[in-house]
Amino acid sequence: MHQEELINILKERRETLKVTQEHLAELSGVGLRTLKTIESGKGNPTIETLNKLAEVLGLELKLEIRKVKL
Amino acid sequence: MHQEELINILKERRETLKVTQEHLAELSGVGLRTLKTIESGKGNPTIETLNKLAEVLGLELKLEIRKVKL
DNA sequence: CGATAAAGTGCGCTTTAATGCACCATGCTA
DNA sequence: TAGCATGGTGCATTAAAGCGCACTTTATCG
Repeated sequence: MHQEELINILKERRETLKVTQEHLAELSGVGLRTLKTIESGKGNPTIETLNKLAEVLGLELKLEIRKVKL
Repeated sequence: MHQEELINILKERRETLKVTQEHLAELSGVGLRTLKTIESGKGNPTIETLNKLAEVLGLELKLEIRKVKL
């Protein structure tokens, strides 16, 4: 998944859970400014930051062997 | 997956494919110094960097809904 | 329309990821 | 053991991530 795709999943998941950026920032320990930047597609977050956000949202970052397209 | 786990998968995958750090750095466009730092567990890479490496290694970065443990 | 909530942006600061270069450490093999 | 390949580290630089604060924009709803 490319960055944009990952960010979209993150954003959609947050919206599904009806959590505001502000609340997610608090829960995850990521700065609000940082979260805003990421969600607006202007960032290149580190693994650590992405993981903090993912954890709160019940998401999991995985690294798997790419499946071959049929 | 936590950072350490992700890094391990990356490293093991590289070794399985019998690619040197130097070669992977060239193929992925990531600096050799950067790759060394990451693999030795001292880094906190950005998504972009991780993606570059994953792509060359036939790996894929995913963000999925966490499955509940039974 | 006016108020309110949520998201996006400009400015500025601090920390650190990314990088190259040179060198050290380790392990293998002729 | 000398040489070579591979991986790890110290040092320094540059660009960018992370962050707070304040303000703007957008969306919603009485």
